[in-house]
Amino acid sequence: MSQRRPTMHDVARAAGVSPATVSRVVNNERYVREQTRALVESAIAGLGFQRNEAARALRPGQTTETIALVIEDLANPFWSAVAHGAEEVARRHGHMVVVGSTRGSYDRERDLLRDLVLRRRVDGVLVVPTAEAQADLHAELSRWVPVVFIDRTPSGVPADAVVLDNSGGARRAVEHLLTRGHRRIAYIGGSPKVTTGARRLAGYRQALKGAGVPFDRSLVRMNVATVSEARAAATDLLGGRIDAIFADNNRMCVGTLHAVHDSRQPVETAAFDDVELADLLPRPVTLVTYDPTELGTCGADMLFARINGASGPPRRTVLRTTLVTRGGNGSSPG
Amino acid sequence: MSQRRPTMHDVARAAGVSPATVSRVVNNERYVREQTRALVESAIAGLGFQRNEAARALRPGQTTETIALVIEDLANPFWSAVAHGAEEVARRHGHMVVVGSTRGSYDRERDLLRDLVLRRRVDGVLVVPTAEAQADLHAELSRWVPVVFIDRTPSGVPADAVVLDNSGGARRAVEHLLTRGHRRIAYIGGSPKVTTGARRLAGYRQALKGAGVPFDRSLVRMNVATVSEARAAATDLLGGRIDAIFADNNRMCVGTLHAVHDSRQPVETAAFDDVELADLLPRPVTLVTYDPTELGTCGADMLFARINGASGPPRRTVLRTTLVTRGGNGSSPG
DNA sequence: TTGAAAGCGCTAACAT
DNA sequence: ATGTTAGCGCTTTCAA
Repeated sequence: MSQRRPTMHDVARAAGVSPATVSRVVNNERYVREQTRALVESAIAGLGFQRNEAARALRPGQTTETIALVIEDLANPFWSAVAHGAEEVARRHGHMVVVGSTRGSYDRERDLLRDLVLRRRVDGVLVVPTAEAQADLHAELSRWVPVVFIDRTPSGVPADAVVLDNSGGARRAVEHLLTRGHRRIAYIGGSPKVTTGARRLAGYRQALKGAGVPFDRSLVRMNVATVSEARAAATDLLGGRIDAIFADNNRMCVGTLHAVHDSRQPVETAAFDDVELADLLPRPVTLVTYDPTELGTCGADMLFARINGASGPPRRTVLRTTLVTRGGNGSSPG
Repeated sequence: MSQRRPTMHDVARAAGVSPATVSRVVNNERYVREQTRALVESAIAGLGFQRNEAARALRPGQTTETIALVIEDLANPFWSAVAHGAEEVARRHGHMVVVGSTRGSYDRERDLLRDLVLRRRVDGVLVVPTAEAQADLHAELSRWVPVVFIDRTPSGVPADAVVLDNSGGARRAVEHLLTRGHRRIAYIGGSPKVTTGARRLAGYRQALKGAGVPFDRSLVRMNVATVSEARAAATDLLGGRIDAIFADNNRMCVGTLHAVHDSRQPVETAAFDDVELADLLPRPVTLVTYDPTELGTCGADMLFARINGASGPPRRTVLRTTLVTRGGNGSSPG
């Protein structure tokens, strides 16, 4: 393992030039005679030289050519789509992506971000803040590198962000359920401290209000985190008298679909996010869809704009959502 | 942005000691008087000092505390589960994970690996090799850092690897279809150059042979890469006379399920990998399941063993698969 | 137990 | 157009 690798000095010696010239060639700078460049390049090829990035990054003002992506859980297809989008954009900018999952823990978010920004000195950060996100941490980090928030925004910090139309999307989904004659519509959601959760719940309430249906606290289950918890919550709700369930996100949706399936009750499901194979289910599911990859690409685009020096006030992009009904009878679309 | 951050020199000055002593404290070395340590630690806290990792990594023999994960496509839930497993293990070892998607392109695999190993000098690499993986590249990289292959192995290179029981899993799935009376069983798969694809096809043929069913080339569709391609291939197959379809992996499976659904023919589906919501489908699907996260954790465990100096011949772990039937009538399991 | 000093591989003035 | 030189921030002998 780890034998000595050729350095610029080795290349310089082999080519009979100075290290500075090698550096110029490697960095494609001007003021290098074509002949010299060729000489150096063949020495580089001959020795198999590859610049040591740690050494380059050490110099002040230099970059690490790396961005960080701190998300909730890489195993959730939703977040991995975001990661994929971010990675594509990063590649186009010649950057690598370091990923870290917070699993919803604020401590982990803090530790990860501190490590990435303060120690490893990434060039920028894409972050999905956890519920308890504190303004201090993000303000501190923003002093060093550009930070772009994805999907959620920490409360009180004006910052670059890409988010969804959460309340609008949820509202339209619930309105759809109301239109179909449902009145007792339950809600299963995650932490109300997460901005997305709060906004989606707000959309739910707006829809009810618009239809003159009183808000019933007993039909709402918050702080549900996993598929199995959602399934349990839905099963519990199905024990009472309900017409439909609106699920906060794709994990809640899967859990709810299982519970409804098991109950064999004619309860309709609607949810935020899309779920694969939903279109093949025997019963219709109404979904608030959008392209999660876009959250990643949009966020990364904003981040690289800042990395490349864009100044100005915080930008906020709101991605539109589309209401679709999948499954039920009929054939499956795209 | 990027103001000057405190260095060890700053800490040393603040604490009235030498930089060497600060280094000793930061690295938790012996030979530091308790009193001095406390002094330095308070200076560190006071200044908010965080060691510059690039500077540390520069010294020979030092590590970057980073591993690379080069996979096919982060957007595929299967691979993101692998990534998640790898990330968990990496965290336990105090390492960050840099991810790169190859999208099945050998050129991208080469570029990514070269960059990560030769330039950024990660401490180790987890890689899912592409089809055309060449022994040279992997041999070259193995000279510098430990490399562990996940899911597939490049042909001809004895190396650490974690793989699945591909032929056994596929064989049992197809045997299951045969037991249920099906004879004309189609096969939809990816590139036969990928070891997993080749092994799964082999398992399919073994099963047919065992049942005395002749192998029919016209029932096999290879080089299918995406969900929509799989759907098209399955639709095409459904135009002929077939009893069942075996799909190579989760992408093929989803495409096939769509096609079968649309055709309204009583054709049964079996597939490698698991798919969420399969258990809620009206028709049964037989799946060769296993825990993809384990591919990541196992691979990372092997990698860190090497990083921490384990020597000896290449190890190869084969993960068992479980045949399950999901969906159809009845209620849904876990 | 602590400090002085050298140097990791690279870049950027500055000089030529 | 090219070379010289002085660090970047850290670790590590070696000496005290």
